[in-house]
Amino acid sequence: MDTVTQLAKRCNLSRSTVLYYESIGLLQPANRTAANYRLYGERELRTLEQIKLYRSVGVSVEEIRTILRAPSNQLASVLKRRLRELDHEIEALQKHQHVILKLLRINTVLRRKKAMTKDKWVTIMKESGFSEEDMHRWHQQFEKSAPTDHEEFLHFLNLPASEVARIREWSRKES
Amino acid sequence: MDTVTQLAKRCNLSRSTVLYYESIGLLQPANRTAANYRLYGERELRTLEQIKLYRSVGVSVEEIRTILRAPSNQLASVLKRRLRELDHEIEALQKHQHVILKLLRINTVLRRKKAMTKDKWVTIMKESGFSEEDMHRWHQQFEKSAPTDHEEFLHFLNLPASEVARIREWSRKES
DNA sequence: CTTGACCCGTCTACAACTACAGGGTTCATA
DNA sequence: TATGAACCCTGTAGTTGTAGACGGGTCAAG
Repeated sequence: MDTVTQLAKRCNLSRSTVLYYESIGLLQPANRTAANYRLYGERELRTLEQIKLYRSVGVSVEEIRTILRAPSNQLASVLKRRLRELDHEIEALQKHQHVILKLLRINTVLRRKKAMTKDKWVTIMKESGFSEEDMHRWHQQFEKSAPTDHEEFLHFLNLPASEVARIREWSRKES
Repeated sequence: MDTVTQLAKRCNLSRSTVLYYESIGLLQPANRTAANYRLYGERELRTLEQIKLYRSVGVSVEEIRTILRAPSNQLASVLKRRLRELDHEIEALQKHQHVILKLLRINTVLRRKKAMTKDKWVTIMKESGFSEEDMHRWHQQFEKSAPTDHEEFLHFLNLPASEVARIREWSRKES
């Protein structure tokens, strides 16, 4: 049983947001402690995840309410699964975008120095929560959809030609 | 030279939003007619597209203003191109999501009738601006990442087994 | 029995839109 | 030349989702 802040953290939302959802009747706590603390269980967590999903695809809170009420059938559950899957794919791409944004930001701030190094860039990726595997996928995608830009980017990191070649080779491998 | 509503439509934004961007100093009209109507050219359209891009990756309007001012170098332009590319990919996936949402909606509304037919579904896809080619990609992706769900979905459309097989075959083809 | 880390409800503030309201302009059609 | 639809203008008020502050209660550890 989570308290409100714990639940919020687990879903990457703020306490305020969870309370807001409650105030408009989207998510009630499962029960309360003697001291009136909100308590949430698995069911509530799943509901909140659903709300998050629908929000991310631009469904209004009002509409989410009706969706949550409606019992779902087989077709609906297949579609929902697919919706969630697409959401994950989108999230992955957005992570790539975040890295690029960070690169752009430090680039525009530190633009007098030509110093964009592999180290800095790896640090950024790590900061953005990229694992070794994520990085591989990052390069794979980049190499696949824009090989020349990928090459150019690697050169900007001031890598020796041999390493550029090595990385591109690695990027063309299947994961 | 577009008027404000024309420009907004071209970028899939509301007139209000464009005016809002002007009010906070993000996008000035190129000039005005004698009757004081706003006029926008190619340059403004490109700027608005950029604003849209940055907004879509969650950059605040405040920050966009500084980004738009800053002159960009080579590395930046490679990164921006990549950013835009990822944005297009995300948009494509979101289009898939929109279709699923529509399907979910009409499904929850008309759930007593078992009547989800191929016709209805094709209509929805067309309405969502899917071309023949988009549909192919939709199936491709669905088939690739969740073949059994894809099959199940096709069955829900009450298609004969032969047509299900045909579509799945078609989905496995390279585009 | 205090201290620090939690929780409570309530309230205000904010960004980024969004939707009128009240009035002027353009232009095809009668 | 007038009438109606479809534009445009400025300005203001409302909406949604999120964040934070306030004053106070709760609780486990030392």
